[in-house]
Parts: sequence; structure tokens; C-alpha cells
Amino acid sequence: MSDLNGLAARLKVAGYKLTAPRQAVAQVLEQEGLHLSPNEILARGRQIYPKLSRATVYRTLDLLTELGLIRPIYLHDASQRYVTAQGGHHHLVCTDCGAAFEFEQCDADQLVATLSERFCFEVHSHLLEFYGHCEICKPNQLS
Amino acid sequence: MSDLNGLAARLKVAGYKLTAPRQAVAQVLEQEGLHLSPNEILARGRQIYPKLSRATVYRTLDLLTELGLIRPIYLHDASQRYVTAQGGHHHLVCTDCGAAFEFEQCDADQLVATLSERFCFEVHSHLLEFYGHCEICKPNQLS
DNA sequence: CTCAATTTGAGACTTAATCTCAATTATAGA
DNA sequence: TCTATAATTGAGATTAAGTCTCAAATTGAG
Ligand SMILES: [Zn+2]
Ligand SMILES: [Zn+2]
Ligand SMILES: [Zn+2]
Ligand SMILES: [Zn+2]
Repeated sequence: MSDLNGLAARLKVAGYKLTAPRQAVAQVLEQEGLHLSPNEILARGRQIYPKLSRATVYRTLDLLTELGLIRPIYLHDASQRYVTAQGGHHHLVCTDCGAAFEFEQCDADQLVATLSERFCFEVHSHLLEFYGHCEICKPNQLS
Repeated sequence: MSDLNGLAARLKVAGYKLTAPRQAVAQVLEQEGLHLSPNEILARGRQIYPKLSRATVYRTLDLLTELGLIRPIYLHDASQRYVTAQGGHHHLVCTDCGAAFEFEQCDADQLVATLSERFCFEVHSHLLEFYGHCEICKPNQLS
């Protein structure tokens, strides 16, 4: 409840009011963490705070994204999805069937340092996606 | 017109019919190449082939994506955008104001080799995005 | 040419995301 | 504890992206 590293607490520290709807969204993100769409966050959030509205979900996601605490990813379907922003997130995405595989290995530290300096940019996290064809779809291709 | 490396030619090689609408879409992508949304492609394509329909734009983009010739990217706004798929595409994206900076440097070859083997995956291209705050937005942050 | 199979356009439709504004709520300060 | 004020919210309207349908048009093999 009083986890100072929690998303809700971080919102408060950043000067935003600590409201029940925001706490519900934060709790959902912390519990499930992975690849959540705004719709899923809304549904789960309403189990915690039934009056939660779609607009508030989007507003809270925007706030958390601006603070660098969560981050949108894209998995080849219609809606954005969010993950907690800790370091990197990495996928192999099949551009044919849409299958996505996660992997961990990625050494971006060097590049982060270089870019931060060159662009005066403060990097919170990154997304690395490789596009191509998976084992199943590979044989179906003509090219 | 008869560029065998052209997108339209590649469609034909892959066994699809070479139609005027597809040629229009291909031509737009080849001329402008960078960060085009389906809407923009539709508008420009209609300057070449006025009857071009939205559905055909999406259908052609899907075909070209499946063949690995173009690739969707995401720049923190509502719509997907497409780029020609040559190797990698790299951005620094400010999660506050949405500004995006391109950079070239990226050494993914090693990782591509490892992943291809491990997942039996055929990699065509990749997207590397770093999220954080740009020079202008950095001072505005409290956290 | 002819003709079967593919492809297309128009517009209906679905769904994601944004916007509006009156009502509610959090919090600083008395 | 009690206001007062500004921030935040929910409901639903609205906009916009993307998909689907099907009759008509087009391609390209034969
Ligand atoms: Zn696949
Ligand atoms: Zn993932
Ligand atoms: Zn910025
Ligand atoms: Zn770019």
C-alpha cells in the first residue's frame, strides 16, 4: 500500500493527486505488468474501482508514460499495449501470422550512452523488435 | 518502370497480379519512403490513380509487409506508419512531447545471427526505439 | 480473344481513442 | 476539522482508424 516505488506513489511524488481511479490503474499494471491493452486495464481496473472510466485509463496511462514509468509497445494488432518500463523489451514479430516471441538478450548500454550525449536525451527504456518470418510461415513464402 | 527491384515488380514475382492500384501504392512508397501513414499513402496514391480506395491501400500494405518489403513503425501517434524495410530503423522518442529523432548507428548483426538460429526465424529488418525525454522536456520533469 | 480467378471500390461497419463539461474529489491552508 | 480552490473524474458524444462485404471490374493464362 505504501510502496514508495509503486506507480501510484510515484504519481504523487510528481505532484499529481492520489485518487482511487489512478490507484486502480496502477495496481492493475503492477499486478499483471505485461502486454496490457487499455481495454484490459479498464476491465481489470473496474474490479478494483467499479466506476473507473475509459477516459481516466487513457489519461493515467499518458501520465505514467510521460513520467517514464510505463511504456507503449506494439504487437501487430490494433491497439497499443503497455508494459512497465524497466530497461528493454524485445520481440521477434512474424509479419505474416503475427506471432511474437520474447527474448532477453540485448546489449544497448553502449548505444544508450552515446545517444544520450549526442542528443541531450534522457533514455528511460527501449523497444527492440525484429521483423521477419517465423518457422511456420517461412516455407510459405515465394520470395 | 521496369525496375526489377521495385516494389511492384516484387509483387509480381511473388505471384500477385500487377494492377494499377498496386502500382500507385508502390510508387508512393518508393518516392516518399519515410514515415508514411495509410492516409497519406491514400492521398498521394490518388494523385497517381484517382479511383484508389482505402481498402486497397491497406491490402497492398499488408502484402508488402508480409513479403518483408516494407515495415510498420510507430511514432507515438494514433496511426501506423510504413517505411521501406532495409535493415534497421532507429528512433529516440520523447514520451512527453512526442518528438522523434532518427539515428543510424546500431550494431544488430550479432544478435540477428543468434536469434535466427535459436528461434528458426528469418529476420528481414528491425526497429529500435529508445524512450525518454528530450532536451526541451527534460527540465520540466519533477521525477 | 475468352474466361476463371483475382482484385477492386464504395460504403457500411467495428473498434480505438479523444473530447466535453457538469459533478466530484483531493488537498493545502485557515 | 472545515473550507475553498483547483484538479480530476465519469458518461456519453464524437472523431478517426481500420476492417469487412459484395457486386463489378480487371488481369493474365491458355
Ligand atoms: Zn508466422
Ligand atoms: Zn513483450
Ligand atoms: Zn520532448
Ligand atoms: Zn524513422
